[in-house]
Parts: sequence; C-alpha cells; structure tokens
Amino acid sequence: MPDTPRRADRLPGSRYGNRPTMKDVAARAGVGLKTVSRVVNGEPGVTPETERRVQEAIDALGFRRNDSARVLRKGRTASIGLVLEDLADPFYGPLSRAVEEVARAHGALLINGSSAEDPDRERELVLALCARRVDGLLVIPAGDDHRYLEPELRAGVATVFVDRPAGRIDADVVVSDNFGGARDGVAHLIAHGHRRIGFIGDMPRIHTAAERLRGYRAAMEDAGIPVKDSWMSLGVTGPERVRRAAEEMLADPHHPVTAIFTGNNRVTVTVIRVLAEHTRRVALVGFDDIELADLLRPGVTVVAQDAAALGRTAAERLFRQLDGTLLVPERVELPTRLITRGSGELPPAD
Amino acid sequence: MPDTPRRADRLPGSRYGNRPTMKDVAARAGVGLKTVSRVVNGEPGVTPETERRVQEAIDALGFRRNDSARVLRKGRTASIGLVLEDLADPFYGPLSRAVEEVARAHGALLINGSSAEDPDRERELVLALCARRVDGLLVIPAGDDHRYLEPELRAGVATVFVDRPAGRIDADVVVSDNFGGARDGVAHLIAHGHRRIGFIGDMPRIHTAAERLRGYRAAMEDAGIPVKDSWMSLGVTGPERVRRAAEEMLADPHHPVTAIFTGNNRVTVTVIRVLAEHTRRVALVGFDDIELADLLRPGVTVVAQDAAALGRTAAERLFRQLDGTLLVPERVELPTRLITRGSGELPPAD
DNA sequence: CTGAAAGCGCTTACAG
DNA sequence: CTGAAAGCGCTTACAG
Repeated sequence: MPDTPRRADRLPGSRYGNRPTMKDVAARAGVGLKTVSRVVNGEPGVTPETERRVQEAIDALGFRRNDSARVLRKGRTASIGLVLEDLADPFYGPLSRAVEEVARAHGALLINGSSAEDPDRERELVLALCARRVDGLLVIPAGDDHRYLEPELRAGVATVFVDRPAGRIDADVVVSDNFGGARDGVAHLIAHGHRRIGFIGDMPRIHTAAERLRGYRAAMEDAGIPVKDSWMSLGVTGPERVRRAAEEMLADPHHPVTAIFTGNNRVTVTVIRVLAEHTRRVALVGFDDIELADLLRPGVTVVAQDAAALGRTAAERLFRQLDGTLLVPERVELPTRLITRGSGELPPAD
Repeated sequence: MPDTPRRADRLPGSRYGNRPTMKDVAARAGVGLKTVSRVVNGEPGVTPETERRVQEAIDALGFRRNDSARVLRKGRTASIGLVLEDLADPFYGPLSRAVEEVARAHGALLINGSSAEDPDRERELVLALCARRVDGLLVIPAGDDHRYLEPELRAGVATVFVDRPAGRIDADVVVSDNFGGARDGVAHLIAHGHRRIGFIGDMPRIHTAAERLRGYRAAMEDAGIPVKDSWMSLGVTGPERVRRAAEEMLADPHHPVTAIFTGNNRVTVTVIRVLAEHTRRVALVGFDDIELADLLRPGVTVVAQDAAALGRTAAERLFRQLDGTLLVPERVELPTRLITRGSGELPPAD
C-alpha cells in the first residue's frame, strides 16, 4: 500500500486545488444550478428527496460555497476592517474584542491591521480594506489628513474613527474624554499638595497626547501654578526617551518635580520602573489602567478609560450607519474614571 | 446654497453606492477595458498619453479596483485567517502582531477571530474563513477533533496549528515546550527546598494544560515526592475558582502547600492576589510571563514562552506551505525560559 | 500598443 | 417545485 498522499498531491499554484463548485454538485446530483443554490442557502421550495440528493453530492464532493463569488454578486462582504496602532498593545486587546463581538452579532468578520503609528501605512491599510470592499471601517488614525477617504465615504463605506478624530474630513468619531481625564488626574495631585508636577506624554501630533497635555495645563492654570518648560516632555514612548525625561525632571536643579502625570500606559510602566530605583517618594498618576496596578507598592493611581466601551460604541455606530439609521456624523465622548490606589495620594517629598 | 449632501444621499442598501467600475473608467477615457486593467495594475504596454487619460478618468470617478472580483478570477485572496481564544488576552497580542507582520511581508491581510474556547465556535469561524477562501489558516484550537477540516486541507488551504496540536488530523503545529517548561519550573521549586507544591491549571481538555500538569508530575516523580490529589486543581481560569483552589491548598489541614506552580498567566495573576492577602510566604512560579512581574515584591519567577516567536514561526511555515516548499506536516517545539525574580526562590515557610 | 470575448462561482430575475 | 440565462467586476488568453 502506498503512503497516504498528502500535501504533495495538491497543485500548489492551482486555484484552491480545484475545489468543487455548485456546477459540479449540480451535475452529480442531476439537478440545476439554482436548486443547489437553494439547498446551500436553505431557501424554501425544494422537495425533501431533491434536497437529499443535493446534500449527498455536497458531502461526497466536499463542497463549500465560495463566498468570494457570492460577495461579488450580493454587494456586501459581511466584513469590517479595524485599523489600529499595534495589535500587541494591551490597550487594544479589549477594544478589538469588543469590536469583534459586535461584528459577530451582525454576522460580520473582522479584518485587523496595525499602522505602527505611521500615517502612510495607515492609508495603505485602509485603502487595501476598501479594495476588499469591507462594509465598514473602524480606524484609530495615525495620520491627520484623511481626505484620501472621501471617494470611499461617498461610495457608502461606513466609517467610524476611534480614540482619535479624523483629520480634514467630516466623520463619526468615538473618543475618551482625554482633556477632562488628564485635568482631573493632575488636579488630584494638586489636591494632595503638589505644585511641581511633570507631564510625560506621547508625540504631540497624536491627538490624545495633545488633549492630555491640554488637560494638564488647564489643571495647573486652574490652581494658579505657572508651568516650567522642563516639566513637560512629549515624544516617542519608548523606554529610553521616557526614562531620560523622568530622570531629568526629577533631577532638575531648580524645580525638581514631586509628582509625575504620565500620558499613557507605556509611559506609566517605564516611569514606575524609574521611580522604583529612587529612594525619594514621587507621586504618580497615569492615564490608562494597567494590569496588576493594584498589587504594586504603592498601588498605581490611574485615569482609566474604558477600551472595551470605546470599541463597542464605535462598532455599534458603524452597523447603525450600515442600517441607514445613523445619517449624520457625530462626536461621541466617553468619560474616564479616576482610580485611586496610593501612588497619586503620596504627599510631596519635600 | 443647500447643505453639503452627506450620508443621506447614499443608497444604504445599494451596492456600495454604485461605485465606478473599470467599465466606467474605460468609457470615460475612451479606451478598452483591458487598457484600464493594465494601468490599474501597472502592467507594461501602455503609451504615456493613454495612461494619462486613464489615470484622469480614475481620479475623476474615484475608482478603486474591486478586489472581490479580482480574487474570484485569480484564485488567491491574499488573506489569511487567525483563530485564537481571546483577542483580549495579553498572551495573544504579541502573537497576533507577529503573525500580522509576516502576513504583511507577504502582501496578505489578516482576518482575526476569537473562539472563546468553544469548539463549536472555533469550527464555525474556521469554516467561515474557508468560505471566504483565505489562502491559509492559523488556528489555536479550542476543540480536539478537526476532521471537519479534511476537505479544506485536500483543497489546498494551508494550515498551521499554533500553541496546541490539531485533533485527529495530520497537520503542521508549532507549540511551546509545555511539558519541559513546567517540569523545569517545578524542579526549580524543589531545588529551593519545597516538597508540598500545588498546581493550578486550566481545564484538562486543553492540551497545554494537560502537558503542564504532566511536567509537574514528572518533576515531582523525579524528586521522589508523592503527589497528593489535593495539590492539583484543574478547571476554568476565572478568578473565583482559582482563588478557591489556592485557598484550599494553603489551608489543607494535613498537607498545606509551601509553593504553588500556576499553569498560565491568568491563574498567576489571581494567585498573586491571593498570596498578597496572606502573611505566610508562599513560593510561586508561573507559566507565561506577565507585565510588571519584576516590579512586584517579591518579583514573580516565571516560565516564559515566546508568544511572538510562536506566531512568527507558524506564519512563516504557513507561507512556506503556500510556496510549495513545505510538503510534510511537522511538529515544531519552541523552548521556554525560566526567569527567576524572587517568588520562586523563597524557601518553604515551615 | 490595444481590445473583444470568455470565464471565475455565485445570485438575481424570470419563466415554466 | 425547478432551472436556463444574464450579470456582479475583474483577469486570462488571444488576436490584431
């Protein structure tokens, strides 16, 4: 007996190894093409006997409907695209899952891609998704000019921006209250006696980073505290830069900070590491919640946003656009929540 | 001047709002269909002047090639599917990103879905992806019988199982050394003087959970330590059950454990919380690394697997299958790494 | 250099 | 209850 033939007997370059089509099924069952289509799609008007014959042929041939063909004819692909910054960032995990759940409830699949915070890559991905004719698009934008989407919007591609607004086009957007959240977080530090407070955030071209900085400035201004330039550091959120920024604020010969407000989860994690190396107690409030924040000593006080709610709300709006029940682009803002765990309640060290 | 017409003037149920096709472009440019196709695909053999006219028509109409149609004709969709357990689990973030990067390098898009550890849902998702005619499939299986994939494999759908092997079919698989990793982790605790060691893991029907339990048993047997039933607890990894399991092992009137080996990241996090509430020092080694593990006191000793390498290796094998350079299903096992940070080096409390 | 015809695998709109 | 024809928007294989 020969070896069981395996992958080697498939024709690698061939069209899916010549899968059987409805035509093949029809021939084998001795019926018309349309009758096969009826059985495959569970449409009424087929006698049990005919249905049995067709089903038999389907099983014998291992037929599986080709949705590519179906999509071409029907016009809807039952798929949506999600473009985010980085699939590996813990912030996007719950967001993606929430989107997937809504998509699933609507019978749609999810195509996922990362822009790596690169506007060109965002554009490339979004347009690739449009070429695939996704029914809708959920975009966490990296760029600030989305006019390239205008023909797509006109053509009826449902679109919702998430976490950050679209640039130079009028589109639905669901964001967190970045300004208010940051302001509250910084005000919390001020209420605990701090006046020299640092801010370390992401690149200022990122909308959320700019808004959070604005919140920081507003809280300081509300308290009548003049802000030193050396207290603010914006840039990439890699550990090296953030570490340097934190060290510099802490070591400032004239105005060393007694507290730091960190602009996102990645920055917070690095600053926790830096502070762990210092004996002086420095207060910390971070934007975004982080896992195990409650188990550190002190626990990490954060301004939490609800990533799952962000994803769910955006996805639901997307499908309402597709229903035709949502006609005018809007901006939806979700509240943030201050969670006190200790690090934000430390008094100034001096 | 009327309001700018927006979404309201699109026909919601219509075929993508009647997008222009190559035929429309051809008519407007006064050329044949094939010439438009040549320009759109950058094929040679078009005079600059003709190309200019076509390009003008493309821009004026906002034409974007419909890849659904292209796919139908070409036979390959340039997309792969990834079915995992839960998009929100931090373990799958780096894995998904690694897969996406390999896919991107091969010009393919990634369709992502969660099985929620439900075999029926896994099957449903996988078959939906096959109907979409993804070129390849990366599956972190929830079920243990994948014979439903046989017609698809025969039809040439490239398939690699990740993290856990396929059930009842012969397929490529990339896994971590779960058995060896767990054995080493438990041996580490034994080397630090522990004899009463607990194991808390996931449901035994999950292959990784079974393998890790086997590693635990092997280490204990190697050391000549008889294992009490009350030291092993397998089941869902929700906090309630894990918490109860940990409390029971710690409170066992006859053989209270002095150390716990936790079977995955979710279990580890819950057990850390439980131990934080106890005054007695209990040693802990966890399977899977967790963020901030180094900042806890004591730091958490773990058996780390390389989730990104798992995803990358599997995706690369998938594309080699598609190339035709990989013909026989194999099992690839990636090593784990013991990272000592303190919790695993605590001596027995008695 | 350019284009008309056939076909990918389905669904739609009809007719019997 | 059943099926033949046309068509979705492209690419392929040819012919000029």
